[in-house]
Amino acid sequence: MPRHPTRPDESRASIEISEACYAARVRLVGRMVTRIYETALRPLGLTTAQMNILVLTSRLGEASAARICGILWLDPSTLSRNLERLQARGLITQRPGTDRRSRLLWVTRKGADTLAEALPLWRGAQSEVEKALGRATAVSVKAVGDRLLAEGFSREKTDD
Amino acid sequence: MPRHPTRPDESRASIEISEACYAARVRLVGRMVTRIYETALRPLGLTTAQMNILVLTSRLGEASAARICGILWLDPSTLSRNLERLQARGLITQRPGTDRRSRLLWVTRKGADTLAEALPLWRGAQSEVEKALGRATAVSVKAVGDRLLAEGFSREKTDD
DNA sequence: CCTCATAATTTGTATCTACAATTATTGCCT
DNA sequence: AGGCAATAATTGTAGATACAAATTATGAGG
Repeated sequence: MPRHPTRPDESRASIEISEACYAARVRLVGRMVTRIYETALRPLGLTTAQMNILVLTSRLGEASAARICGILWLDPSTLSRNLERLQARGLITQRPGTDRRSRLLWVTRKGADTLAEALPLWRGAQSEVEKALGRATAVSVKAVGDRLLAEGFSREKTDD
Repeated sequence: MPRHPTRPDESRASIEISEACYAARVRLVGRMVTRIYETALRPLGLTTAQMNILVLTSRLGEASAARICGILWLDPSTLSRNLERLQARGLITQRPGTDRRSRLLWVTRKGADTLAEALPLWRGAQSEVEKALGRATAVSVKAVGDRLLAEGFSREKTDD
């Protein structure tokens, strides 16, 4: 039975959740920030997710999908679909690893060129984020991510 | 022409981006946090996005889609699809507004009950986030979201 | 009153994301 | 060697997200 509308919330749950929910806030910031990078990178036809995968692969030189997933806390199926697109565009290639279950991924020349083209656009997005969030806030958000990223890297060796 | 693999990154771009990118970090934290809430809420068949919309609607008592979008910085088309699901489950209903272009949305009794059931699960997720990020970090992330949320609310009156 | 810019939503399309289940390999253990 | 759990990746499915374009209803001017 529907309640009468226009009644500002009789339940405790919505008050407590709306005032404290980390998920709502993290996701809100994520949407806002992502939008800035998507807009900046659109001229290259590169998405934020794709850029991040390309960047990490470039830094690793060569890496298995599993390793990238571990560092970025990405589900393997998600990475799989993103790699499809990056490989279709010729930005990333693979070669069979010694273990025939896995492939080793690396960035092509075209991929490296695309990253170079992306750099100035990415810098613009970084500035916009600092303007939108305030520099201090942006830096503190970055610090949180740094910690998780470091955890992702360390998971490679120290298998807790 | 593909480069020889195993070469640890000759380009400046991937170094600069990987060490400073806000987007990579914000999205990483978002994935991690979202996963915690999705897992916690799964028994209710409620997603994180749905919960947040339900909560806000409940707090507003009654609201147009446009108003919700403004506060949450959500694209109208995104909200439209999420409302489809919430309405299909009978958690939210609508009635025509005075302006026949728009509808006023409100939470049904069933929706309020679902929120009440979600509360303890949500509390568990909150704790998990504090454990995963560290309480101080979680609070600082929350502060960032609070600011954007406040901006969303204030946009309602002061149309800058 | 008609026209047209505007506002509120929805639809079409594409990407990102993850869970569950499947496929292909590996490597251990008897 | 043979069987079988574990590992790497893909596929099926579904929700979240946004941009562009279409739809519907208002409202302001001529």
